[in-house]
Amino acid sequence: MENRTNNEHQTLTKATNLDLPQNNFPVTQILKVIGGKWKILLISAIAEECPARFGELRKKMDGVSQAMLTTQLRELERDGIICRKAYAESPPRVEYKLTELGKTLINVIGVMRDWWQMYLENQENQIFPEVGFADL
Amino acid sequence: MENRTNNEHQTLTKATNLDLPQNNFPVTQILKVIGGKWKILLISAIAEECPARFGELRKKMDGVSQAMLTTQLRELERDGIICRKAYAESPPRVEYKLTELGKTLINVIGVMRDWWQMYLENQENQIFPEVGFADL
DNA sequence: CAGTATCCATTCGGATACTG
DNA sequence: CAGTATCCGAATGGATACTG
Repeated sequence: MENRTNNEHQTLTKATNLDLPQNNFPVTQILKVIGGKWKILLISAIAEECPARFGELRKKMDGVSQAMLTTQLRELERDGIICRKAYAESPPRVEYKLTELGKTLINVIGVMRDWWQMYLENQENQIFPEVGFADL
Repeated sequence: MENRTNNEHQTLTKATNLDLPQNNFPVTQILKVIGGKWKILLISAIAEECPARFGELRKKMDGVSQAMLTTQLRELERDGIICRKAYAESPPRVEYKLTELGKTLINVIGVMRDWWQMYLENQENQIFPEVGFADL
């Protein structure tokens, strides 16, 4: 995610909408860091088992391709959430850890997970009963 | 997003991966509810001004097309986050409000926003200094 | 083992035109 | 005013083959 705030005058054939004001809202931005399909899963997995190896992560994700896993890990590394250390051995070994910054995400993910749990329970038990518009 | 938990035997020409286990992780699911490009923005906007009208929301989003706005609002409604009331007037008027369930999202969004703020400050001031892998 | 490179399918976001 | 219908390009996700 390069800085794209100063290229309003880019010469692309079609406006790419990258510079529209709404793209600067925090909520839009944070989803670029943690919004990848596997990223929150990866962060959680690395938090659980730290350091984590590439192969272990792949098994835990169960379904992700090598290419996707590499892409997502590289983006997390670029954004300062995880760090990567490759050992020059044979066979090669690569370990991933959360950075201090990355560790602060655990709480955020926990809040999201808790909300989802509540959401599911509400679907079953109607903690928040359905109410008409006028009652809200 | 219809209920797709019971269609493992769907007859699509190619497996759609909708039923893979990882799709049942909470973190993957919650992003389906709040992960749309405009959804968190919409929730925040409706929370600020409640009820909110379609036209007002469109102005605030500044850049979203009518079609997208409608889609996102419909999905939020379907997922129980907002409710919609259309007044049979001319010209027509439609108002949106957060449901009680939707209001519980405000805190979640706040946590995400706070984290992003911290993330930006860290990029500028290095609250969390860069450290080597061995130090983590 | 832990990747890259390449290609393909699907999904998402958006532009435009039309409507009650 | 607040939509719906249709079409399209971009972005995302994934399968497969190859590599140090």
